[in-house]
Amino acid sequence: MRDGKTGEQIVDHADDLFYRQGFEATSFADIAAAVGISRGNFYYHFKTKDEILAAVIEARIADTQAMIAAWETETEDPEARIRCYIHILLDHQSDIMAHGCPVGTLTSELAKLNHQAQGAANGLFTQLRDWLRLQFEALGSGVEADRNAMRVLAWSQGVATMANAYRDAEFVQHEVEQISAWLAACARDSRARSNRSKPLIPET
Amino acid sequence: MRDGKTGEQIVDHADDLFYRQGFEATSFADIAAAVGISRGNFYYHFKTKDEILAAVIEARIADTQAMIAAWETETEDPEARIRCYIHILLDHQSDIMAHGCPVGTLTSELAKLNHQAQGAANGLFTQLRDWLRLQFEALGSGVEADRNAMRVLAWSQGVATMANAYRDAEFVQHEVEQISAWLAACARDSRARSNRSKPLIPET
DNA sequence: GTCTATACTCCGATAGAC
DNA sequence: GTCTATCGGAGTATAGAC
Repeated sequence: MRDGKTGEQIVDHADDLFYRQGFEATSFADIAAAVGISRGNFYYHFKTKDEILAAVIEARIADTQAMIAAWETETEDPEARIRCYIHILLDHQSDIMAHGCPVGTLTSELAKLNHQAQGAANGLFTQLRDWLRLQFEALGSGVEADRNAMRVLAWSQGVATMANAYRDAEFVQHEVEQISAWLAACARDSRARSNRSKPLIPET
Repeated sequence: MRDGKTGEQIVDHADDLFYRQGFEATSFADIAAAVGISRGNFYYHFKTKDEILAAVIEARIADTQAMIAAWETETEDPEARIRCYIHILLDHQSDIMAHGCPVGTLTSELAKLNHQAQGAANGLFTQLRDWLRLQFEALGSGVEADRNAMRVLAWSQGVATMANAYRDAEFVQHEVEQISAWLAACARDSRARSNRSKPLIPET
């Protein structure tokens, strides 16, 4: 598996290359060249290419967890937290226009390869889905919370796909505004529903 | 290039395999086995793999054109026509859950491979984008027509990506209803705008 | 038009010296 | 822990018989 500096460098560069070139199109030679080691040395750290993929997915899950933790530190307002997620589209705009969403393109590729790591890669979506659902619940979306979480994921995925195809920064900017507006409307509706129900369910 | 029955069969099977397995993961041996010819025979019809890809994209563009023509025959109502596009998500639901959107996954893969056929593959998006824009213009979306067309493309792409990851038919069903509802609201807004402007711009 | 045979390259993976 | 050397297999592509 991993051990220390070289192992971490392999995962870091593999992560980057899998994102930019795709998993299958990236060879051991590519990664070895990027890290600056020989192909033989490689197998001291990882026995198979699939093991590297597993390590990359694990690393991405840890990175995502750290990103989520940072958002939670930044604000306690669920609407603002969801906006943090949406703003990835702007923060990583040039990468997304060049290579798409790292999660969406990986899960798509693994689905076509019918790869065993599909479940692990889907975990990256589930991680975000669960966290977004919690935020929508805090926002008062109730039973719609998971559906709203999926909506945000799907919308951002769609924007990433089209941004990748057309490399259109203005389109990304506009869609981010639209998602934010939809989110604000969601929050408004939730507040309205909660105000209507209060007289019927008096607090104890 | 192509010539008659065998050539067409190669394109048909390559189209199918590129969709189900991806372009790079599909070898000549795969296509030859599917068609039932030897690998050698192959090169009589196509000189390179890229030539097959070009023929596949060309065939898909023709197929899309035929699909659009069928929608136009079906109804003259722009809202109903756009709904025809949206309903691809239901008509091809099982394929999309298994392999994603044929257009989105191809353009994503070619972007990662930095393949020369990227532009041709994007033509598949542009074909739909232009037609959707025309429908939104007929619906009265005005300067928003292209943005609405992109919205529909992005939304459906996002639904396809998430449906592929989670294989969730209920999610697809629900999102199709949501897109249809948004479309109906679009049409309503356009009519309202046009009614408001009529007193100000009397017809001659 | 279709076949077999084969050249050549690259890949993932292994063995073993240092 | 890192290296060189190499194996076996698959890939694209070609040559030439039928």
